[in-house]
Amino acid sequence: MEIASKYNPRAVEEKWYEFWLEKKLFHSEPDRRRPYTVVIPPPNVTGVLHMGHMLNNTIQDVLVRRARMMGKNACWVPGTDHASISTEAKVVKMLAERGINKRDLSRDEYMKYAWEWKEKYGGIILKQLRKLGASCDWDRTAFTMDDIRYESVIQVFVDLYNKGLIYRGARMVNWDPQALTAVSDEEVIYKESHGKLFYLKYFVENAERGTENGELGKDYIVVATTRPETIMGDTAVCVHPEDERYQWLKGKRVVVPGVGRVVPIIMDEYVDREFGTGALKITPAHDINDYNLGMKYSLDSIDIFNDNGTLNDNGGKYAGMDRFACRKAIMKDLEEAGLVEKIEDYVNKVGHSERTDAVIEPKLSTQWFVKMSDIAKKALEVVEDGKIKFHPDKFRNTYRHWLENIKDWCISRQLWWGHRIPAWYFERITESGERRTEVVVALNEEEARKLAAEKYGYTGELRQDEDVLDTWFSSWLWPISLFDGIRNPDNEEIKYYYPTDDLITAPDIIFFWVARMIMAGEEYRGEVPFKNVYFTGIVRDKLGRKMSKSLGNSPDPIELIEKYGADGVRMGMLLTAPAGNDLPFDESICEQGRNFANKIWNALRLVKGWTVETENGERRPENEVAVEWMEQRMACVLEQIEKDFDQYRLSEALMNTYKLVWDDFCSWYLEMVKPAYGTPIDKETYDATISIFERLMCMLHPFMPFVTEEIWHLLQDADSEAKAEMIAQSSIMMQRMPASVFYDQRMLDDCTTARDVIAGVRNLRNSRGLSPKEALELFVVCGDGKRMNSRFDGIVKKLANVSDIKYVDTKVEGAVSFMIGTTEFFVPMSQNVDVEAEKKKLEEELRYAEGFLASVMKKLGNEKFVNGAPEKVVAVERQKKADAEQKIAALKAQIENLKA
RNA sequence: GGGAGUUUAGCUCAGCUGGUUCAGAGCACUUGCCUUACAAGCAAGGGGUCAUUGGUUCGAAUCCAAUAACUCCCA
Repeated sequence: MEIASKYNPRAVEEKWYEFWLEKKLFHSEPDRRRPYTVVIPPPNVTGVLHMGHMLNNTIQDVLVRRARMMGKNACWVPGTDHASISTEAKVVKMLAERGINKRDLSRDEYMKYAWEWKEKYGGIILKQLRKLGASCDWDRTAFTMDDIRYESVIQVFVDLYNKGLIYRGARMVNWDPQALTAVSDEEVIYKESHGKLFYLKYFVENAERGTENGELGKDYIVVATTRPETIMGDTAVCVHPEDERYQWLKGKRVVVPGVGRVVPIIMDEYVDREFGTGALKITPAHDINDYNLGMKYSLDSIDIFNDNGTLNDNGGKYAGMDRFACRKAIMKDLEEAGLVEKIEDYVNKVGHSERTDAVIEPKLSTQWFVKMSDIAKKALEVVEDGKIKFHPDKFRNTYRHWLENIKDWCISRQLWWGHRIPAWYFERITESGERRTEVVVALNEEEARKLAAEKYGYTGELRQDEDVLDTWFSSWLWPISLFDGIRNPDNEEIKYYYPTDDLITAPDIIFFWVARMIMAGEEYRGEVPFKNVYFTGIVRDKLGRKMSKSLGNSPDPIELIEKYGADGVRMGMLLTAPAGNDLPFDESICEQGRNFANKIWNALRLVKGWTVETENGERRPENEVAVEWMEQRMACVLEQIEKDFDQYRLSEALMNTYKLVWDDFCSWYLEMVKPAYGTPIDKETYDATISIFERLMCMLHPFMPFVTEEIWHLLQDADSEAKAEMIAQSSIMMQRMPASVFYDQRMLDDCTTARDVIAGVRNLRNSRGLSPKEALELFVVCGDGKRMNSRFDGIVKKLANVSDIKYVDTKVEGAVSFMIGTTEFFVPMSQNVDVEAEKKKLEEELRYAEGFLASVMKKLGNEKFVNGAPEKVVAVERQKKADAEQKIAALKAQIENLKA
């Protein structure tokens, strides 16, 4: 059998992914098995795969593949969300390339283009996930705006409205002047920015300028602001009621500089006396705090901005100017007018839109909100009482803090791409003769018409709300709507797959998405949407910076896969990614994964290169021991791995599997059973080896799906055409995951000792420059009736190239020695021993042992310890003392021996 | 400004309710090897005052307090 010495992932990965798809191995239908359900955090339909997705989806795939092999009916549902703001940007760009302006299009025309864009370019990311090996049930691929999901969203909106949980109101919202829409509080990112603090003079009404030396406190007040352009909207100046400096202003009015409007001085404890001059200008239309003060003191609210961030007619001579250009222009004018006291450098946090990065403009507008207080309470409970577990647990704190301080959720967006709000308006004259705008909320226009007629006796034209819903208002239903559980709450699928099992997501969407899904789950299923939430870390570059397109510090995942193989990249990601820890990603860690795949590949080459005895050959005793030990070892590590998975410690599980395969199987087991060159291996040992190898591949498969599938197939011995065909049709995915069984710890310990002895002999050779080819003799001195278990003698001889092992009672002259525990080992040397070097080594060891003994004696000499500590602990110290004493005696004797 | 978290080997991290080889793992490093599976490898080896200070205790990486540095979330 000719097998290349290097594993080549490329061809292998493509072949098997096709095979899995063709055999529909990822597909799930409800049946009698236990379900295991994961829903993908729907990536943005405009998105391309980045390292965060790689990490996230690798983890999902590991869990799903494992569950599948454990006999569960695993279902991983993929899909994308419609990402209203991002898609809007893409579509507008596409239109621009065709010379079309969005403004010239009707809503319907625009939507046609948007769908065209989505069909053509959207969802690339799902194709990319296949390269990673993601075992999603692609037949179930969903989109937040497909029919089922669209209708579910509308139905939920109507339902919540009818329950009084959705309302429409005028509020200060975060306005994105670039996307021309409101965004929610969670979509605003505060960034530190270097700006200026402008000190402006507000003269007291009718004051004579310049008199009294223009001294502060006499005829004007200085107000500090970071946003001088908003003075056009000033309707008051506020100071602290107890501020000594401003008592004289009580009841006075001041003139807004450059504007000429006269506004009152108000006094409120809200003002921070330390900030600026302690006097605050109040612009109720453009600042949330000012807005609240405006409400409190019934101030006018003057909106000075257009939706796109330019000044409107209230901006006077600055009308039409952009807000930032206006800032400069106003300051120039004010300075010329002598109304500026000073300008200081100032660092503050400025809100930016998460989507467009535009500076957010607080804006008073009418929007739709979801009332959060009740819904939040339930969502908090299920996490607090452990119905939903967070991994790592620390995110519960973050979650609690947010829910306890929650504000209502602004869900309307002034866009076209999305779920159009099912609210219809009309005008009518009330009985008292008043003209009013009424709103009805219904599933569709027909229902709305009925409702308008029933409620108001209105039968005329209706006008649907122009806005769409926040994208998260559709993704919060994701675990339910994927199984059509909103429209058909009793259907078989939702009953079978819901609640889902594990949710894997990044911590930055804990509020956006995780919390809201929990709310929706409670509201619409009366049940949690998932049992566990695994928060991944954030992928950073070597320097600890977040990976981002603008920094260009993110490797292209697809290129990585081409370079290292999907298995290699998966392993690289997982190795450095304990739950919730950020992972500083360095491409080179993928090498470790690639090397590992190659290592397994070569183990296969070795095993398949053996000739197997056809006759019932004699089974070598050391092979029997080796097989038994490897079985015990696997059972032991399996137990550990199962624990790791229970605690969602995936990187630990992988590392344990890695060490089992590389160290225990390749470095130890295979070396133990490997026949001498040119000689065959007995059939029994060969079969056992294949069986072990197969099971190791099963254990590794969730982490490295491709190479394990390839090897699993190559391991099968097809002795007939029928069997070959059967194997060809089969997959490692259909195998059962090995489970831990009882194991003999003593045997494992004995082997560890044997391994230490082998390492001892090898070290001895190494440090003295002896060839591994030269066979040595080994003498074991067992004091106090202690004996090394001789079961492993054959293995020690083979792996340490020892010709004979003799158990003796006394020291061996002219030999070098080493100790394992309290057992002494002697190896006679053919050449002369360097007495001085040996002595030095022994003396060093002796010093260490004596130091160790001293520390033990100190403990035992302490009466409080002997009396206070548990008996077991004291006994251990006594044993340590005895062992140390024995070791010291042995070392001393050896040193004496050398001198002689 | 409020809250949460982190600090253990050159790097990335384990270390559960204080007590056995409790100072660990992987990578990196050093030395020797192209030994008929693998140099993407084999064998052996070196490496840490567990951030600092103080406290509790017979005993502290582990518990408590303060300090410092860093990270994240919220306003």
